[in-house]
Amino acid sequence: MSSSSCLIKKLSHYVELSQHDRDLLQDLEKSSTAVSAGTHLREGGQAYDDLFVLSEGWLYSFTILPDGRRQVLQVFVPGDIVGIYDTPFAHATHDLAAATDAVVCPFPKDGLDPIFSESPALTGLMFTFALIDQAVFLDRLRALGRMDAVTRVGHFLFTVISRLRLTDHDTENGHYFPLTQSDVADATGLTNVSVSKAASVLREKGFAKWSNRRLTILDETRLVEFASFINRYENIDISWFPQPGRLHLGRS
Amino acid sequence: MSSSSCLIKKLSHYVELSQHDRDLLQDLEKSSTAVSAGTHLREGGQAYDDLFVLSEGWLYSFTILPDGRRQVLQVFVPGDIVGIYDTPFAHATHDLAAATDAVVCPFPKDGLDPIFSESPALTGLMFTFALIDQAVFLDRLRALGRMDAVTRVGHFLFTVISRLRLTDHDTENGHYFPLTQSDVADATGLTNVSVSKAASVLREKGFAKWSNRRLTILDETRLVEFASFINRYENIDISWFPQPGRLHLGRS
DNA sequence: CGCCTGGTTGACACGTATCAATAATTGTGG
DNA sequence: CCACAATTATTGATACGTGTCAACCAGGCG
Repeated sequence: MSSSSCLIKKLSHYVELSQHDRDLLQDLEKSSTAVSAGTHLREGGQAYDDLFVLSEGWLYSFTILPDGRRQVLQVFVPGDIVGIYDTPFAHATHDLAAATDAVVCPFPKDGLDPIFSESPALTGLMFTFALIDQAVFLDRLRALGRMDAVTRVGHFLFTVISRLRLTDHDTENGHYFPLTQSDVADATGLTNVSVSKAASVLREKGFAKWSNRRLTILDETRLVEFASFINRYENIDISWFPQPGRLHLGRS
Repeated sequence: MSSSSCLIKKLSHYVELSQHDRDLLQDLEKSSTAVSAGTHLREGGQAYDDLFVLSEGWLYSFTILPDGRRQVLQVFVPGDIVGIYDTPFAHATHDLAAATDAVVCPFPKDGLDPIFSESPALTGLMFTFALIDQAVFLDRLRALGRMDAVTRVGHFLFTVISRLRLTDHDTENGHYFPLTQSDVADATGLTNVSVSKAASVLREKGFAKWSNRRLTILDETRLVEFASFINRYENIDISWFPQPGRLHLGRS
């Protein structure tokens, strides 16, 4: 069942993919490897070999500072392609670790070539998601620069949820959310203690409930307002998008 | 003289451009408009029309928070293409203002089409610079999340200098650096007061001298170490790069 | 059942914000 | 070219939010 691939689900969010597009994507997930929680998958500054599709579980990229503290940069959830943003660099830009047990599908650096050469639609989608991610990073930069602890945590939780919704429909019970409070602290530039206190405030205010690896947004409207959150996955302009016979990244 | 274009200088940094490539780039700067310091060029959330090449002067993108404070997100210097990262969005993602008097060269959204369809080299370069910028944003995220005031300011100053060096060769007198301490404060998530104090520390330590709109790096080795700065413009892997007859983003 | 990881809570320390007064620099009009 | 105004930078006193440290609690797994 190709519809079980989270990558295909994610990329189907904005446009209807052709069967050929689906086949191309399916090819990326031909081989798979299981990794257990805590595995250090890649080290920043070192050579890296394959990219991979994250098929199950969560990963995160991070760096360690000279004093040993950690900054979490990006959280990867099923359907994400990991390592694609390192392509122009000679070495991996960041460390990478598994937040949970996970299944990854490695493919060589040039594994994307068929996609670029055969599918304008997928090429455009890759480009689009890269720029969406960039906007999300800038929103997080804003949050770290100018927001207080409670707002930062609220903003970050929503950032992750908005990404999850591409592949995972919201349920009454909220989402599976396996990050620890220390993980969130390292993503938001806080400490586990502050995150704990921020989480209680969010609960008291009725914005969100987060416990036992489950996160539920209780009052989305007010939380979005509170954290001045912008969902960068919405309001995507499809009109510039490569149509069959238009923009095309391929071999000449 | 096409060699006077900062955009061409910037893009020539990694590969030798053909005359055709230079012509394509030159076309982007056909028309130009002067804007004066402080002009608010674009508002986040509003529709935007043209992209432009920044030909002279400095701009910055920013957002205003609900309490009125400002977060500066990106600094644009001559040679940068402004607005290219908004292409997939229906509205401008951020506000944009002129830090100095500037000259911008507007072109319509589809003005890049000839570049994508006719020059694999330029297409690859655009992609490369987008991912370099992304790495720089993540390094700044790390700095805002986990570094103290002095380190943050040192890191940010170096971030801008490393970009300037693509078009501007270092001189004994350092670089023209027109940002105010309030601008740097809003970029680093600090206040003008903290930036002032951080600047004195950097001067005392002999790392950098910054006054009267000039910035000079005095001890680069030690400053890079101190701020754990990584120059993302270095160590670019050209090998994957579109060769004539290889990877090609064009009209089929 | 008991260990181990993760979460909660409170007391105190520390770095940066805030406020305010002054100095230096840049820009402007006579 | 000078004089004045406006902007920008410096410096010090105090306030406040988050870090740090530490003790305790809860849940999951062997």
